[in-house]
Amino acid sequence: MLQLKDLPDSKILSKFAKRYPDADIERVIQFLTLLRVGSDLSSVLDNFLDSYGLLQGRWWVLILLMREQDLMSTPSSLAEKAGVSRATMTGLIDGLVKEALVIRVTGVDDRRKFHIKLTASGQSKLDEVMPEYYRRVGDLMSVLSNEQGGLLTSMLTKLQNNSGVFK
Amino acid sequence: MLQLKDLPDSKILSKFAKRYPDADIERVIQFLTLLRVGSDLSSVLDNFLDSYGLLQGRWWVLILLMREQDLMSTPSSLAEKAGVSRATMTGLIDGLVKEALVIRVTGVDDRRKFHIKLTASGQSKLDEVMPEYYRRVGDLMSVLSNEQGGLLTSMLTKLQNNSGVFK
DNA sequence: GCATTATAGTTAGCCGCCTAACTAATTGTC
DNA sequence: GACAATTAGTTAGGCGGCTAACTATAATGC
Repeated sequence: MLQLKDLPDSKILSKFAKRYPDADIERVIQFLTLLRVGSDLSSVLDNFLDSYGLLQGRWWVLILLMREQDLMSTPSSLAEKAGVSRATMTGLIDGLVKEALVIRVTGVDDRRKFHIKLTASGQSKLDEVMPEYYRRVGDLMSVLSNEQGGLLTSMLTKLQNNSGVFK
Repeated sequence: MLQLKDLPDSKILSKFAKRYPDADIERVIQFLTLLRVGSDLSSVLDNFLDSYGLLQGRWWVLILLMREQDLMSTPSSLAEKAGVSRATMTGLIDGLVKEALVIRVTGVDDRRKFHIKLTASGQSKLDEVMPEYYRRVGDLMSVLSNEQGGLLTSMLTKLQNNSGVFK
């Protein structure tokens, strides 16, 4: 995604302000900062996962499987929970199967379905990645107090609930 | 990007907490919420721009050009300011040229360079999009008070400055 | 002043995501 | 019980990013 590296200076802002007088510059900066930081942190996470041979999509599938009692789920359900299309999930699972981190088990009850199951290797991979992931998330977020962190989440949730104004 | 639709419930969390006792769940939820809201708002912005026949990348190029005194810049400079590769910028400019929103002007001083210039159509397109964009950003952010908005930005900036811990 | 190095831009090919169209299996309806 | 509608998963093709390799021009250094 676009990195939005370059927020405008005051001279540029006044040019825009003249042409578009209704703009509330403070709000725009807040909005762009949110997009930029979200995007930057996402790519930082990608880099981290890449050093374990994973990417966000595949990693998230492993986590979703670990959440299940029997370590199994179906492609459709995984797609919905991960927020990607079924077609994309097919690709993610293909990759994970190739690396033997999950297996496809043909369904007995409904032969349209597969069950995707986390393998021992898949669990090992998570056991390798997750402690380090949690440690780093902890480090990252430690610049905010617990109270600030809670406030951040509540503000973000408010914004998300209000995102309909853009549609 | 991954939508992370599904944050875990307490039963699942306790399973993860047992296996990965060092995890600070609150912080993880804050982190994931930030990624998710950033990603959601970005796709909401994409949808908005799409209704004007634009996408984030191309729209951002137009804005960067409008910032310039003479409405001109070079592909390299645009790429750097937009935070994309030069190769990507070539594609963005190709698209904008095709729609006559910008033109390529061959450089006289340095014949390796092009100058990319915003056309009258390009300016019109911005004049069409930007007021509505500003209005909606204002609406979106209005759920936060001015004070909260400032706090949000300062927290996000802190996190961004601390993102090195993940590398 | 010629060879080396650096810079600007494009092209080629990869990746992850998407939608639309397709196959196979199940469910529902008369 | 046959046929229509629905559902699960895959495949095909498109799009916007990326890196690496390439061409053309400019700058540097002996």
